[in-house]
Amino acid sequence: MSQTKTPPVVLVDGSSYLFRAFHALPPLTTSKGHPTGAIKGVISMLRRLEQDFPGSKVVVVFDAKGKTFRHDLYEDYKANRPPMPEDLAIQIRPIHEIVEAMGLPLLIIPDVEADDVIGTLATEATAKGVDVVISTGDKDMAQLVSDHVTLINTMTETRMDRDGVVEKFGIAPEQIVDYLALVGDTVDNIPGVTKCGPKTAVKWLQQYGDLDNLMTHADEVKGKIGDNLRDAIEHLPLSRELATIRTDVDLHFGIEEVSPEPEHREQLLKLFQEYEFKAWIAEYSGDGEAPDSADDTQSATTPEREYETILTDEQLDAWLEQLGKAELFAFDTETTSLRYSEAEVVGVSFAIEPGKAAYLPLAHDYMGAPDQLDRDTTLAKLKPLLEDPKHKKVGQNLKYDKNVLANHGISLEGIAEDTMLESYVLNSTATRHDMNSLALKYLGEKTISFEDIAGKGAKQLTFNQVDLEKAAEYAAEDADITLRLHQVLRPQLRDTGRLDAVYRDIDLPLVPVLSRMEQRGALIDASTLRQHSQELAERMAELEQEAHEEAGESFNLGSTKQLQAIFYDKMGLPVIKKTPKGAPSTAEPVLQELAHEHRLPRLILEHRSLSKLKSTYTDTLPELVSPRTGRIHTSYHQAVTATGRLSSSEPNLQNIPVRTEQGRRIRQAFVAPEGHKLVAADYSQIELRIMAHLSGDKGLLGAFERGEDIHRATAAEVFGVTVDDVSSDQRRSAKAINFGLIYGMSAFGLSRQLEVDRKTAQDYIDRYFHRYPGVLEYMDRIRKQAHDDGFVETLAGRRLYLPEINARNKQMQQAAERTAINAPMQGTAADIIKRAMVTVEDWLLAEHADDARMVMQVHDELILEVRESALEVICRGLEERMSGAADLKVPLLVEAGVGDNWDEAH
DNA sequence: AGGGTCAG
DNA sequence: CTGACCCT
Repeated sequence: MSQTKTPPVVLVDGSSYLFRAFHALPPLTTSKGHPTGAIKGVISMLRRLEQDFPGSKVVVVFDAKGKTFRHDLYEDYKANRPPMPEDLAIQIRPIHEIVEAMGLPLLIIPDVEADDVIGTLATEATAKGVDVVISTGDKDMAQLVSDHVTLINTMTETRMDRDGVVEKFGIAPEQIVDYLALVGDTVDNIPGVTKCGPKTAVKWLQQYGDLDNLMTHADEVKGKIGDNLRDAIEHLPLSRELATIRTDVDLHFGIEEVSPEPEHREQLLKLFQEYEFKAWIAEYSGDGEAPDSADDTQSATTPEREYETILTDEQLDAWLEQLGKAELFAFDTETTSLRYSEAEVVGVSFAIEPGKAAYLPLAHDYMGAPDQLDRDTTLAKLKPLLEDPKHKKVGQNLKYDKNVLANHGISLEGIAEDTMLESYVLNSTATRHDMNSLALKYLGEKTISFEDIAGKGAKQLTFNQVDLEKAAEYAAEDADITLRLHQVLRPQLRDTGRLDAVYRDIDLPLVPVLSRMEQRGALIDASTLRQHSQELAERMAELEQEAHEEAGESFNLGSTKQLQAIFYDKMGLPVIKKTPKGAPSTAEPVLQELAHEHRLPRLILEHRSLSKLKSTYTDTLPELVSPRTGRIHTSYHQAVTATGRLSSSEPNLQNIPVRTEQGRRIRQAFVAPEGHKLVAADYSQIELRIMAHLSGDKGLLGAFERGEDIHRATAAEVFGVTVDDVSSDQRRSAKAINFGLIYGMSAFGLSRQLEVDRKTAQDYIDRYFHRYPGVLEYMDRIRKQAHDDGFVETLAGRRLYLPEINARNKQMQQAAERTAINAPMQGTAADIIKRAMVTVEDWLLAEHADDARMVMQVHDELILEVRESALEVICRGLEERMSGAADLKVPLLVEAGVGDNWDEAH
């Protein structure tokens, strides 16, 4: 190492490492599939440099996009470079972000290649008596080496000073440019001397000293290679110029003005989490307020774990006392089943500070299980704490815990924080929001999985059969991790736009509302459904027999593979569409088309639709009736969709058929109990109204204010007729246009929907935007915002990140653009109905606990069971509260219907 | 555009 | 896991 007083300046050739890291390292990706190998390679290289050169200024230089002066000198410069792989291109921006968060100066100078920036800064620094280390993977840089400039290849851990250059190349640094000109470079498309490789070039330079002298004595070189040299003489000066790294670029700043900043720890942590660099997450997480001067890196790592298993009354009392005093504690239940409606508590766990947690086992009942505290008496002892809203709890999906505790007569209150919702609001699509994923992403920790302790497959144990010691470790960890997750997520939520308000005012208050809806369940008429199943089975048998006769052979009507064989191989029907894998499609629209000419597709279609109804609804719904309550209890998922909507499963109550008569018979099986009616209240055209509000388009606002039939009004504008003259066909087209707008439609999509050609569809769209220019402006604005910010927002500030919006792949980019258009509208509608649900529930509980209860939500619709005597007042109050859930520039119209069953209520 | 479920 | 089909 050279002996100098001041530490050297380190100039990093970022671009050269980018390519090397990308090709040398395994193709690492995040759990979401974002490639990260190059990011990790480049960043770990920088971190190593920072360590290896303590006190040094580390400057990171990247090539800018676009042409440089070398392209002006020689138009074919770099013409042979293949385009940058997509997987590499999308790693560049993250690297820049991380470098900036590390506080390192990042230089990307337009029109100047990184080499020339480095050459210029190196020359300036050495002139001022400061030594320079250039970190690069590119051997061309050897030309810059001098007594005060050395190269280091951080990936191979090799350093090269003047002697090193001579040793490696056989020539001095000053001769490197001439050497490069002679050898040429195929990738950069720099022509050299044909057949002249490194050996010849070095031989010549050793003999003649430099390129000029060699060219004057070109006649002396013998043989074919001599001819090649003479042929090349004309272009060699150009090649030399191209190979020469500039040391005199006017950068408009000096090396002294380039200075590092302190690292932004929070930003760094966030980026490491985003790209899932576990070790670095662990290094930077800790308590979040870690001092910048972390001499001791241990201070920022995982806390010491101190887990206790509570088996005695003394232990329990000690914990209860601590929990009673805690400002906030983490809480988790372990149960016999994932289905809340039949789950019983097996144990509960708590954490009061990171690393300090306890498991209270109550019902482990395998052979030889240790004695535990009695479940019922212990739960009774916990009840006051759990039911007191002043004792604040944080949990992971506390709705589940609340439901399970309800099975034991405990009403969990004080749901102050929920890490699943924190993560969801922070970024709905970055991760799955289960605890294991969150621990990995935000804490960099791999947690014990349920399978680890309970096994998998048929031999999987239920929690009460799990060995108590293992269970205690697992359960206490859950509480501990939950608390630590909250400490990491809370500041991020506060620091990001209006996300904290979305979390605190919309999603969190909804938890108890959904919990109660789930617990109430919905009433269905199971015997009618069973009867319906019978009828469907009979009709399906008929269809099956007819289809077999038609096909001339027996086959499985449900098998697309067999259908393909019969339609396309045996009958030779035309292939209208293919599946993504290239097989001929048998999708509904295709069969619809084929049905014009043939009987078989018609039969298949009917059979399919009946079979779907039977298997999904008429057979399944009766089986899901809880023996305990006689009702069906769905699960609403609050952290699944990208846009902020809820989803529903087991059963999915949000896709009960409505379109066909057969389908509506299923809705008819959703009934009101004795003395009650079902009330179904839905927001009319909520997404279009939101579009009117967000865009502020005069025409659209006016139509809604006047209470017009919006599709009819659209048709009148687009087709240039009066509202009264709109034909039913025109209205149908206008409806499709309006839907298309909400979905961020393309002319292609609309043409397919309306079965018109692309040009006609484009014409409709043009006419629409001409008539509603505010909408066009709004869509352009949103698209631009999405590109600039990488996310879009709902009215309340809920964000949807769109990492693919700047993808190279045009298809992916366009899909992201459509989502950008759709998400603010769909998401705002979701925010509004969530708010409405909280308001309605509060009102009903306070004033009409015996008259009405909310039982279902279907995106823009709420379904209530209402006592017949209270119908009038409930309908009025419900409409009022739903309409009032948002203050838009247009009225929010709510239409409520009443009936004995769900179908009738529409 | 966003979901869940079923059969194969 | 995919294709098909149910919903807003």
